[in-house]
Amino acid sequence: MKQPTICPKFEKAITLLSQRWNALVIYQLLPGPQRFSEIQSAIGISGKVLSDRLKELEHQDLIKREVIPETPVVIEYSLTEKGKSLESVLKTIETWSQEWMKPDDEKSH
Amino acid sequence: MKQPTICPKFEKAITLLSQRWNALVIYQLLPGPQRFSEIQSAIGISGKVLSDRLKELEHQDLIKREVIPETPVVIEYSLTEKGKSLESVLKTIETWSQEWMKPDDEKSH
DNA sequence: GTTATCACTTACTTTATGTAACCTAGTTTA
DNA sequence: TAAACTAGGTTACATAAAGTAAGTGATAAC
Repeated sequence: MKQPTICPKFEKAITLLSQRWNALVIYQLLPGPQRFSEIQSAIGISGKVLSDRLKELEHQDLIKREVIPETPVVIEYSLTEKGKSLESVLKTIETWSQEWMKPDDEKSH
Repeated sequence: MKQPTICPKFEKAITLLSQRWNALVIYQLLPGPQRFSEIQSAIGISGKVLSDRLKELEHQDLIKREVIPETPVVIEYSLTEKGKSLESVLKTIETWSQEWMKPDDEKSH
């Protein structure tokens, strides 16, 4: 029902980046490792969905989860090489947004 | 409930690109104008959601809708300058995907 | 021993997306 | 002339994804 016009790798990348929160989570981790609650409050995602996303992104080898056996135990999320490599994409989006987006002060359309 | 750590323009761009189908619709229009049913069958989106997306993207001045008074009437969607400027973003994603994604032959995780 | 925090999970609600049938206008087919 | 077809949608209904809020288990502070 859908001819394979689009490159599967590209489509997979688009699916990844089009999934809500994924790009923001990666973006948030660019400066360095962060903990669950830091990510959560920084981007305003619900705990439930963040939990899902972190698992999925870990599964896709974009981030890694590290349990640091301090006392109390600390859990840190950080980008893998693959995750870090998305910086180029995010920077391009950032550049584009500076050029073309107006901040929506006008909440009422 | 969310400190304004993230640039609003960037966040708006991310919201745009994170909305399902938006990137693919723009991508599909990069080579030139297309009609409703062409876009629909090319990317496998439902008519309902495509209708929504086209309106929204038009409202955001990324695409334009043109009624061509042939017989029968033809409706063409094409990118505006702002829409075309997203090519840089999409190309970066494409490049990234070629380097880092493996096509998911392994549908069973 | 009550209260608090972190990193979640679970149950439930709301929103987004998908499916399929229908609509309007023009067009061809019989 | 009527039935059927096409393009570009819209509407009603079903399912999937996301949000909300409360709960859990481990540890620690008061």
